[in-house]
Amino acid sequence: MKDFLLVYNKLYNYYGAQGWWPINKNYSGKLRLNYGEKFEICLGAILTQNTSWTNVEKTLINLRKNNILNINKLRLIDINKLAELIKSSGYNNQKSKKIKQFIKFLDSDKEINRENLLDVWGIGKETADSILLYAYNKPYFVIDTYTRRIFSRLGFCDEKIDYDKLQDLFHSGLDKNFILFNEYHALVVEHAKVFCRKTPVCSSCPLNDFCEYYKDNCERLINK
DNA sequence: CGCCAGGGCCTCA
DNA sequence: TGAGGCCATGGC
Repeated sequence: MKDFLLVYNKLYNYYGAQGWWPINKNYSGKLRLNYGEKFEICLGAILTQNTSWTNVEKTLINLRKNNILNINKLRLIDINKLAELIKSSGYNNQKSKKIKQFIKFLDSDKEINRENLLDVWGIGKETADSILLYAYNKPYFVIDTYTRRIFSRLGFCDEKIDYDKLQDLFHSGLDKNFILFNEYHALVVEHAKVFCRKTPVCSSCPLNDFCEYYKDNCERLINK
């Protein structure tokens, strides 16, 4: 039986609390967010699609500097001008359209749930779950390439496992607690950056004592 | 210089 | 329903 809580505890003991969502140190980790803060998290979730957070930060700073980091300004701005302002996040012509589509969704007053979010052009499963978890405190575990990489190496799943299937493993292996999911995903991202990189740094990894990848590829070499 | 970064959509079997 | 192509910038 795979113990998702054990992995969480090991990561938490090693890295400590991460204080996500990491937009702004003044309110990262806050549980009660105002409308503007929630909107900013949604924006970040779209902008960080296949993109490093450092690039997204540049964009958010640029938007704030131009005093348009709010829904009212972004609703009115020309889409091509928006694309220019978010250039540092990459895929800017797609993402400007995604932001416009997302604002149109918010303006429609439909319920903000997973099904409706997935109907919005540009919002897939990870972005939807990030929005639900980090902006709306809903217990959806966020699956990303880091999650697949770490947990397939640990031996919990196949590397190419379907999004919903891996999410189901987390949902059935943990209490459905949004604070836990929030912290856990943040720890996964940190761990993937520090040790479980594409080319992993296994020797001093805090999880290597029960990692299948480590057992198969490292232990023999070290103990020879 | 090449690689990679907290995806998602479209197309084509 | 799954693989492959496409989108784009910046750090290292």
